[in-house]
Amino acid sequence: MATIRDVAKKANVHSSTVSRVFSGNLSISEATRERVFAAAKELGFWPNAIARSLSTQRTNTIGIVIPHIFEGFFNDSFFPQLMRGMLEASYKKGFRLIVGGCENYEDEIDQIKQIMASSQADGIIVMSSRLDVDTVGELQNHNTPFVLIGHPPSGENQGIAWVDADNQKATQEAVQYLIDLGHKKIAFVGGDPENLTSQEREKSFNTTLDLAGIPRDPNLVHHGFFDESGGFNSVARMLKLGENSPTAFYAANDLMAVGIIRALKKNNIRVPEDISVIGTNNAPISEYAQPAISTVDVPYAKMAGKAVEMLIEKIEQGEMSQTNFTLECSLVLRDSTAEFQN
Amino acid sequence: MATIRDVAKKANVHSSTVSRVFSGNLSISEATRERVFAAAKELGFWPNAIARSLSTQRTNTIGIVIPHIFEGFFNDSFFPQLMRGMLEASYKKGFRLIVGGCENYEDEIDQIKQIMASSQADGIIVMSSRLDVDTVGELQNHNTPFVLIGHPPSGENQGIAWVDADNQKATQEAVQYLIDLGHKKIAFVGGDPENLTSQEREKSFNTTLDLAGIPRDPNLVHHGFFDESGGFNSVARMLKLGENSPTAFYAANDLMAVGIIRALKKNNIRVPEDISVIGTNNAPISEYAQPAISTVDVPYAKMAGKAVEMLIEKIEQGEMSQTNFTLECSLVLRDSTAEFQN
DNA sequence: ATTGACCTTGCAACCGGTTGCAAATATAAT
DNA sequence: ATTATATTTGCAACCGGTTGCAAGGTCAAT
Repeated sequence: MATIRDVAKKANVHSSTVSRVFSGNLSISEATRERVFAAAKELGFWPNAIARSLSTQRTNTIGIVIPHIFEGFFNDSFFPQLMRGMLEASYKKGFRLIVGGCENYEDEIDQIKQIMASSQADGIIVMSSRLDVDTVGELQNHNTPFVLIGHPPSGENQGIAWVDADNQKATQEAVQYLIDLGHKKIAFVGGDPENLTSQEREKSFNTTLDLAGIPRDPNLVHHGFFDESGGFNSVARMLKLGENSPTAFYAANDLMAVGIIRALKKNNIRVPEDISVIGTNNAPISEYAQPAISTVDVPYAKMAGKAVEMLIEKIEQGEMSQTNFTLECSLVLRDSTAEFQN
Repeated sequence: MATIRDVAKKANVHSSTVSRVFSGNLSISEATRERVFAAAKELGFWPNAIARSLSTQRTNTIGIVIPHIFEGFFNDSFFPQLMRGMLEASYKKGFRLIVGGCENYEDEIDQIKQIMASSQADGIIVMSSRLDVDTVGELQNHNTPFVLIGHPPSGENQGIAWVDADNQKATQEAVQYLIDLGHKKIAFVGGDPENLTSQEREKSFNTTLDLAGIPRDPNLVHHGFFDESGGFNSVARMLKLGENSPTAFYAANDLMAVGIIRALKKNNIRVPEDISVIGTNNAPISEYAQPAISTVDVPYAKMAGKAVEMLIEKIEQGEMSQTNFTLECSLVLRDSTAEFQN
């Protein structure tokens, strides 16, 4: 590859002039500019991004770490929508994404730290929904800005930037909707109980019941994998509860809702006539499943886009005009929910 | 951030010694190594990846360009599986992905060239399924290795590395399966006709009919968007054909198959009793749609992983032991296909 | 004590850009 | 023509690592 000095020699100028031409510096005469471009074209020159990054201390890159080990992650809409939002927002600003895999939670944090420490990205999106205060503190010790997708852990949250969906409200709406349909025995099928989003939803689930004067029943709470089997498995246990078994399910994602529906069908229980099911995420499956699944649309693409915009603002302006955003979800009513028939 | 020279000063050694310690160079005494590590730890030092890349001419990064503009892309399984495969394979080798967006075909090529020219990645996965010979030629002029996901365009293919699914065989199996069920009027619902994979499948579709002695009917061929509406729209036209209307559909992806089924249902046509439908990609929806859709499983994750492995082999060893791979697909039979009832 | 082999470390150039400062040149004002 | 000012360009240091070569040191063999 030709370097800036090769071009300089050919165009009879100093390498700094070539640099200025290619970085759009104004103080270059038209004649010189043309001469440099001609030489560059002839040599097939394009500025080396790495060298430029070393010099400017800017990579024009946003980092993200993905748990590639977890297949379910790629079957839900969460990951693809997140990528879409990040890509779109970074593209618009001339940034690219640097994405690394990871095998588990500790590894995720390790990888993030490594990207930060090695200055591979100008900013990082942190998706982990299992962060604790100490870990966030460690991340803050680096000087790479980051934005959380999701809430920061409770505790010292000073200066932590984040974007989250209004899970509390979304869950409340979904559960209230079931309550309004006459349901009283409502099951909560969550994912990883250490997942902060899961926790937030469970909490909101509980308070919504409380407010409606419906007693909480620990038997109606289940935690499983965030996939179809997770939903499926929750049903067997619940159905054993006899007259205390649920008449409606609220699931942490749509794949779980699908699993629940499959399990119910297998037990000759009709959805929604006998039991209502409501999912989360508005994944493509939810629309095409039978029955089409009522669900909560979570604006992942928008959240991720917002997070990237915040990072780039910080990178380019030195600070964010606003450090956190809560985006609204919306209830998508389809055919898996119906009035409680007694 | 502390640099290698800061550490050197603190540990009373030369910066090159620090460099050697951190790059795993053997010729460092245990005592020095420990002294350097101690100093590094104290200063919170981690080698700067950019500086290292500039020096070693290696980024440990694989590039890929994604058309973020096309939403359907993120609802299908193609993209997520591709990412999964790439992430897993690169993670294993200590590589990360650098991914950029693009808005259309020309832009895709531009972005790829830019990544190559600016040395931002050691290798690139090229997904474009609309490549022409000239474009591939241009890519070959750069010295960044690349691997195509999909076949190279016909023409001069010397030295082009690629990984593809055996679309010809997969399509043949799917169509033959329909034929074996007694279907004779089989519709082909493809995506972008400029898409090489689409073309390959259509060709295989045709020759399979030919071999079975079934006359081709141009009315039974439709090209639409790779999404649900693409499938949906194909049906209206086909049903107007009266007694020449199809008794089976072969769709280029599962979202299209879903659209086809929806359109058929809307016309009170039963699937599979009245009309059979077979999709492609084995996306999550295909499993959970009603009826569950028979489809062709295409091993995208495996293909992408293979492509990354090939690239890394080239990057690390200087050449690929094998420059192309064709991976097998498999027919996944579910409930959207049945014997032709006359 | 001397020689040679080997191990460890330092020196300095290099990777390919950027940028503050000063010099050179062009343009305007007097 | 002269001086002041603005524009364009060159110089050289710098970003933070790596690495070939040589020097210094250690140790064993002679």
